Amino acid sequence: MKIISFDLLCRAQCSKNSGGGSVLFPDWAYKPAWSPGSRQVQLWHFLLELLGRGEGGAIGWGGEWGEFVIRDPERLARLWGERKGKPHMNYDKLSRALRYYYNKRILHKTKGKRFTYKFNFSKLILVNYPGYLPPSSHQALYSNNTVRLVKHFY
DNA sequence: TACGGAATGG
DNA sequence: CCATTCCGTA
Repeated sequence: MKIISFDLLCRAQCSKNSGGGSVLFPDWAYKPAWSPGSRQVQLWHFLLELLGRGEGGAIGWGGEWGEFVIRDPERLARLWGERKGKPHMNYDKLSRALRYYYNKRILHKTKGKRFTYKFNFSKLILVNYPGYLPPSSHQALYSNNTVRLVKHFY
């Protein structure tokens, strides 16, 4: 394992913390810059949005980097349902969507910890940028860097 | 609670 | 493609 540091754009909304440790995540992790506002919000975008603004009750960051705990599964499902216009959304269905993320390597389950999942931030780069993205390209895409983010890669 | 197949839809 | 819905299984 090596440690790489990136200079990345990160707005105020995504620099909030929840509870103990401060957790930063970059905009590229949930906002593909090349598709402005057209396509529908994805579940993991939504989760990062709630986590980023420290929504509090329904979902919060866990102990490890990228780990999060769903504190109120049915409330989270209700919020997600409201966003998508699906009034009958529940945790059973939301969690099925989360499980589809396992194969895509966007998420994985933290086994043994109830309602606890973990973002594969190192893999989200590949999701947002099909093909390889060298670290220097970050600087090209996000010129006005404000945050230094130290991330662990395998 | 958690998993993943199958059918379906936008 | 990305869920949504439903459900059998562990």
